[in-house]
Amino acid sequence: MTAFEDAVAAVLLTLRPGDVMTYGEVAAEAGRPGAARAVGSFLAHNGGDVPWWRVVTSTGRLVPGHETEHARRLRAEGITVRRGYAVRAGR
DNA sequence: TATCTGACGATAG
DNA sequence: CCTATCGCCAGAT
Repeated sequence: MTAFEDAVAAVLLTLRPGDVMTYGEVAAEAGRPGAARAVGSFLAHNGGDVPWWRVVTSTGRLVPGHETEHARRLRAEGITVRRGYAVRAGR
């Protein structure tokens, strides 16, 4: 595990059921603003060890290619999903 | 060291 | 709303 990957995992583990963050936000919290793409790459290979479903794209879109599974998990935490978009509390 | 790749992001059309 | 581009980062070759 690289320091970056460890930091990303740590950030995701602080999320509570119902919370959602974008790839960019996670990258910034992990100390690497702009590394959103790297976050996605990390989750793609380590989604089994972290709550990846609490991460969406900057526009609120669900993970491309995993929309069905993603929507299922989000709804399980009370997060509203419409036409492939996660609706964050307050909007 | 050079290139390619990908669960990204912002902008323009 | 969708595609095309360009910029960005970390990892793999």
